[in-house]
Amino acid sequence: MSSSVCMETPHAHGHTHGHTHNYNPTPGRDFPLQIDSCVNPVLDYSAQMERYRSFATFYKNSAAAAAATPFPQTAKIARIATPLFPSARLSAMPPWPCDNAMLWGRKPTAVNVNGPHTHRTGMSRAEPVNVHMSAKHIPQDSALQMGADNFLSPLAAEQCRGLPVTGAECMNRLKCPPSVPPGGAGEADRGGTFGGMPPLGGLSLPPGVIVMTTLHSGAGSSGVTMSDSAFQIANVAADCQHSGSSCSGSPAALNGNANGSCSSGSSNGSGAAKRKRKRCGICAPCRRLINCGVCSSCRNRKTGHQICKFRKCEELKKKPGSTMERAPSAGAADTFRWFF
DNA sequence: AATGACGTAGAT
DNA sequence: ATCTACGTCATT
Repeated sequence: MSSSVCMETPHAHGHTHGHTHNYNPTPGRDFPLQIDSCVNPVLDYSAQMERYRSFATFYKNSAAAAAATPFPQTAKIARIATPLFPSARLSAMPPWPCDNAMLWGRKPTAVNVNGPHTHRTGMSRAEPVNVHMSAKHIPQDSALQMGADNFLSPLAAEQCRGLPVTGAECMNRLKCPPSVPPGGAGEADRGGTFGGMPPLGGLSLPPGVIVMTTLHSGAGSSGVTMSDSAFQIANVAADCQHSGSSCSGSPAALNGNANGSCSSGSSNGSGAAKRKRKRCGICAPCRRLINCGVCSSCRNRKTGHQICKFRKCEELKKKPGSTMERAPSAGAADTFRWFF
């Protein structure tokens, strides 16, 4: 299978491009391209999208030969997902079983991230999918197309569908060690990682996926730790805000004792109108960026009005009065623990 | 206990 | 106005 080759050199498919890559191929090494692309993801965005499309097209076409598919999971996923995702029938590749609308276009819920987010305006309520690019850099049509032809779908679907798999674990499996030489990761390890995928630095993933993978990356992962840090910083800011904001009507005060640690209690008969608690923003479910798309909450979103079960904040799962009050610094400590 | 449905707070 | 999702209650 030449998937690795295709992944590394999509131009080998023979189609022409109207753009030029900022890329001087180094003999025997394609990695500089990835570094280069990573460094300048926004400027080269259209080029990247073109690459994504070529990948998607390639896999889409390859699916025709699904009999000898190198992705045995594809059929399985298709079987499972088809009733829920009719588009899977069309593309022979199941779409990402997550809320792609949310993933690509919709805005995020207000987590406790009230800190100085760089893209506060651009991202606004959009899921903090891509820390590098604001929403305005993501053409909607392209986004939708990627959603339909998402070449990551089979594995992503499988990984995300596994309920015991936390968001972090799920996304970690999408990582491809930067040290893996291009093309060196063949079919062998495709089960656990995207063997055909270039290292993350290559940005050869949909923009959102890049960040999602790095968000949950371990501290040791090299490459794009900046995005990781950026997100964590946002959380730090958020945590600092609602920890240090005392109890004077700031969002912290609204969090009840689960987060804000200043309320007198859940069942505060103190007459204070019951305020909605907010997601802590730091627990694993909170850090998960995409909806599973298959849980009851996702399926019943219209009537259920509930967040994806796997994104439900751990703190909010607890009864408001059942948790020990979290010291304001504890959250920060947790946050910083991710750094090191 | 789990789930579904609904009202509505909060954000944009 | 619209959207997300928390809180609550009824049902299973």
